[in-house]
Amino acid sequence: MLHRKRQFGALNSQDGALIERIKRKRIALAPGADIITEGRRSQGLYTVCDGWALRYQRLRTGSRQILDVLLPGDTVALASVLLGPSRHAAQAVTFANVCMLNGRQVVTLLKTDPRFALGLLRSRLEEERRADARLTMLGRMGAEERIGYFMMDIYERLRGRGLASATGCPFPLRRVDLADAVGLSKVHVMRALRELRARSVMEIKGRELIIPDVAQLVAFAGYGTV
Amino acid sequence: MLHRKRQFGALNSQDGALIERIKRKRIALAPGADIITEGRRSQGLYTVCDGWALRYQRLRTGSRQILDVLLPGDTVALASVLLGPSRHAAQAVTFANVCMLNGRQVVTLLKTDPRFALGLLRSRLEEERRADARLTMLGRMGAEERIGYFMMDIYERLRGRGLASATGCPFPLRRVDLADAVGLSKVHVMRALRELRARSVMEIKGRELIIPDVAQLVAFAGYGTV
DNA sequence: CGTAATCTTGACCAACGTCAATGTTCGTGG
DNA sequence: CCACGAACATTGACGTTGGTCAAGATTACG
Repeated sequence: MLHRKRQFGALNSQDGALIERIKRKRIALAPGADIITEGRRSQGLYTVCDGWALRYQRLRTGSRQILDVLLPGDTVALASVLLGPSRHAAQAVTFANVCMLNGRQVVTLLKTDPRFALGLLRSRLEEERRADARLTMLGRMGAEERIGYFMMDIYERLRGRGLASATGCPFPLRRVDLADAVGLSKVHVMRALRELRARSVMEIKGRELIIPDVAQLVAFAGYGTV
Repeated sequence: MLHRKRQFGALNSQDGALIERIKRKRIALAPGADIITEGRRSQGLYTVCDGWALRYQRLRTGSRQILDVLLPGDTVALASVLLGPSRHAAQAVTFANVCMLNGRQVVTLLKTDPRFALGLLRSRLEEERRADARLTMLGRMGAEERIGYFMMDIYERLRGRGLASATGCPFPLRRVDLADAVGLSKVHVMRALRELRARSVMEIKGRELIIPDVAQLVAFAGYGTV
């Protein structure tokens, strides 16, 4: 599978590498279950096998900023493995299975296998690009554009992994999650969604995202052009 | 020098490594000069030696989001070297000197020297933490807090490099730059600055940032607590 | 010394947040 | 299968924050 290889590239043996020998643990999670906790060092490096998870921070005021949505194939907690106590939390949104690679062994492998290190570096740099785009979205876009952009990002990532159809994808996040991701209040998210639906740009129905015309949403949100 | 070593760690020979042999080019820049351009592949990996630079994106609407401030010791354009055409631009704010490492040679070294790759990975992960914090700041903080946080981030980074005093540091950015960094309009930045000065939390005077009481600013902006 | 860039402010307007009430969905126990 | 409660979704009314416009003051620099 091509995208599977690209997606998991960093964590797969390209040609029978040592990574196969790292100790793994498969963990099943219920919605709301923690993967990593703010302030605690992570036991290892996690990969989401299926289901959705969130990476987020909580402020003194109690409000929450969702830093990223973790989809199947995404990894989390590398920073904590290499740098110490995590600055963010991560928890499952849906029922999910994650795979844990032993932290110490990951570090050892990083020190000896440049291919592994380079793979992880590449995937971090791709994430960095997405993070830059999110920053721009929060700093410089209006409510409807933000939501449109956020949705396109998720849709495209799912599509690259064969988890989306031509006109939509699953969308298990709640309105509050969406609000905390795009930096708006829940009520204002509602207003924006209503407007987006009225203009038939996109719509959330049940736990599904519906995009009648992907090109239109891309244009609307400036996706890819940022 | 301890922090110098930590700062430049990724790009320094820890024990006589191969990096010394990479071709370097020293480049002097005037304010406003481009380091990298959006859409173009970078020639190499840049390190700021002295002076300030900005990493930013421009939107269709013409507005600009500053993604990060590059201070002496920071590197830029690794993503472009490894992944292709840059998604952001970077340009000097002050007169600056940057050092360029040949891109192809950096890639080669990455493939052969795990220590080098791991060093860069670590520094990317530290940047990731700062990026997370910036996202939270844009998504969930009010104007004055944002500015306070932004200033503390710069102040602390400069201090770690011996470039700040106990009560302040240089601050060559314009009001517009500040606005584009924290996601506000220039006028509103003015309002917030006036308020911050009135409460004697911080003040910009000339091209200097003055922080009468660092602990107070830290508390005010929730710096470190996010 | 003059011009352009930057800074600063007031007045007004739009976007977004908060509060509160009502409807809807979904899981659970009977 | 139904009843019920809890969590979630939706909307209106209203308050606050931040954006826009425009004008005058200040600074930087040739």
